Amino acid sequence: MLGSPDECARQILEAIPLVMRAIRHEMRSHRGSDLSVPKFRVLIFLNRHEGASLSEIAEHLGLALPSMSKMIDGLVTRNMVVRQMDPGDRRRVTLAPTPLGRAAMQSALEATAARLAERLAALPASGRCTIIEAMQILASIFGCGRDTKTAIGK
Amino acid sequence: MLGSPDECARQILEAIPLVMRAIRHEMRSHRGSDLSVPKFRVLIFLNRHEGASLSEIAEHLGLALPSMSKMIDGLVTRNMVVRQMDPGDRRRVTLAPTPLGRAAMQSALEATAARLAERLAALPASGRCTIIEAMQILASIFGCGRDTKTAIGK
DNA sequence: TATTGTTATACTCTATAACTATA
DNA sequence: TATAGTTATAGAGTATAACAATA
Repeated sequence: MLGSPDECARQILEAIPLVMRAIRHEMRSHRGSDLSVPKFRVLIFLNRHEGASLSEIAEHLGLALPSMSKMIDGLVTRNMVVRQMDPGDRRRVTLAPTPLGRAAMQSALEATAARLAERLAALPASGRCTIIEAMQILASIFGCGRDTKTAIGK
Repeated sequence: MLGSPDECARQILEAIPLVMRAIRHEMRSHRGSDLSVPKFRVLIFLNRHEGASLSEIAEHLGLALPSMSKMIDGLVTRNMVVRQMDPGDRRRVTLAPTPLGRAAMQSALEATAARLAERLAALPASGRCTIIEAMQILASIFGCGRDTKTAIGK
């Protein structure tokens, strides 16, 4: 059945790992601002949501709190993020990118996007529009409404 | 400039890691044959290239030899792959999936696809068609004509 | 000497459990 | 008691360097 959820799932399993591998490869080969994909995504989020709390970032990226805390440690050590106590609720931590963090993100973003764009340029514009639309749909169902945690259960 | 290669690249960078994380989660939460994505890919490759050497697998999956060696250790320990000396060239190791390995691969494929399909069922059919179309385009430009393409999609 | 793998070592990413500090 | 984060610990995945065995 065309367009069935199962068919769609199989197509995703076929294609996504390939694209992910290409992304990691591009980012690793871009020496100069050696950001991992997850750190990169943290910086992107903080760039648009300055002052976000640890929980908010963890929620957005779908990571457990301790994992995120440790990742932030690494970014703070490298002077890419600043941690600050929220005066209104002293349990909360507010996070923001430093100028260095923003620069590293921009640099990684541009280098990686440029490499990907090179490949995408071979497509007709309609193909790229289809991809953009699909990415937005996927982000909406795999990014938000994280019931993954409860689904894992444990 | 909607639909530009650059815009498209940025959307990909935003969405693909989210989907990849969901795939990993679902594979791990499928207790019984909890295969990581890389191990899953090794089994898929061996399923179609029985008797391949370590170097050949490492080459196809884009991993360093020691990484692959260690990963094969894990699969051998779990009785999913057999290592054998090549009598013709005793430096070489030939690898093949066991029946258990093949079964685990099938099972992981089906379970993961089913979980993804559950989420995708919430979309309108038109959204799923858009995703399918996008996945096919992405596989064609990021696939390099390699293994996962035909293997996973079966 | 060149090739094929393995061992040793280290770092990143991620998770769960136990804890601290604040509300 | 409930919430926000951190520390402790563990395990997978990956890399490089050094090594062993075979050609």
